[in-house]
Amino acid sequence: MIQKLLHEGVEVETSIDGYKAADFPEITAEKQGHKRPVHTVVVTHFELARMIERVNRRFASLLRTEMTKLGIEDVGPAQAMVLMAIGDVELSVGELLDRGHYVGSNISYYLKQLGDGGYIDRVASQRDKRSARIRLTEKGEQLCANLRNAGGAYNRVLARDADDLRNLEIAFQTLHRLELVWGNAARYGI
Amino acid sequence: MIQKLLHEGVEVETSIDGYKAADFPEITAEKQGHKRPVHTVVVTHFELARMIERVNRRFASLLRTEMTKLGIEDVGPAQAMVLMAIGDVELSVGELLDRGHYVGSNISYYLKQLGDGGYIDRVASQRDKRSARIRLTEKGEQLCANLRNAGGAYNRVLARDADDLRNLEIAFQTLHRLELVWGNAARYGI
DNA sequence: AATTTTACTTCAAAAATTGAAGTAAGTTGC
DNA sequence: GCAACTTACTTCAATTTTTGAAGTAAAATT
Repeated sequence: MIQKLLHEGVEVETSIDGYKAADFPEITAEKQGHKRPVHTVVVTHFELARMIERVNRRFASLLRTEMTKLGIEDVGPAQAMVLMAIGDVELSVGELLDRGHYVGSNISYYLKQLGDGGYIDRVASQRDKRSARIRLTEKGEQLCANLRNAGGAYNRVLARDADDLRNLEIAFQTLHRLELVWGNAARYGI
Repeated sequence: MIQKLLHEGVEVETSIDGYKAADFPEITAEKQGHKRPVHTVVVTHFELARMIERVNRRFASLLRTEMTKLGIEDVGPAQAMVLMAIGDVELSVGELLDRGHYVGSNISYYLKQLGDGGYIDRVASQRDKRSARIRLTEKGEQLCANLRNAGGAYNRVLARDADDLRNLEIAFQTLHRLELVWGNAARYGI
């Protein structure tokens, strides 16, 4: 019965991309117990990717206007994201690369601007003088704090109740899974 | 009890961004019944945004390599996403703008390249000669089909069982919610 | 018929991203 | 202990992507 529903879900209208039932073979083959109502829509990885692209665009422009409101002119939203990625810890460029899946030269470029703007400090580690240790300056922390503060309004709207929270967390974990799958695929092939 | 847990969740270690309990006031105030285990982590909208940025980056590079494999040299991943956004329907530029939250001049630029590459056809609508109707050519459809085909492997990995599917769907819907909230905020203020 | 609005396009500039090459510090093998 | 290799970045020169202002032509409005 559940398999039936799932299988029929494959033909449903909400999908834009189109996909084959054969792409989800385990679903029709497996038996499982469920506690929750069943979806009639199957989401493909392309639909998700397009959604992610859109949402990312939206957030970037939101961040841009938020920063304009704050009077930040010397760095853009991408640099602000780097700042948020650094957070309140001290780390090396390499660790930062991992945190955001950036490309090295890209981060170097951002860090230069952030350094010039006085948002970060860089100290060469004395253990390994190749490795630059990065941390936010007062100014950098202030910007992060302001952005987080502005973000509070969104958290209140997005996380109204425990259900919302659960969904946000599932979304987060699912995106993390995408991150791993897509990342591994890029490195080792699927 | 649940409120306790949620409230304590606010202080939990997984969070990178840091945030205040006051940003989630309804949670501590409301009583609700639950069928599922409770999370100990609260996801902020910034953490999600950073995750989305990372995942987006990963997907773009995946798409790039996939296209290289297919021998596509004349257009990039961004253009391919536009192609996927068009899908198998005929639509106007305006409709396409809505589909991807693009900026007009941006889409114009992409459509020009896609047109030059022979991936799309554009016909002026005879109802309204300002409005260009866009649709994929044979070549465009072929590229989409190839990409979807390559994507099948990811769908199989990502959607192994009904639980996966449900999570993918929740992620999709949650992202859609983010899209709306962030989009409205950008237009009307929060 | 004049004005305004819509639906795009064009262009120039800026921002973001990539990739190849470089540098300096560590590490390893002999 | 020193040559060769690796690591941890940076620099630079493209390329790609995105923006924003200005333009055009068709439709709608007044």
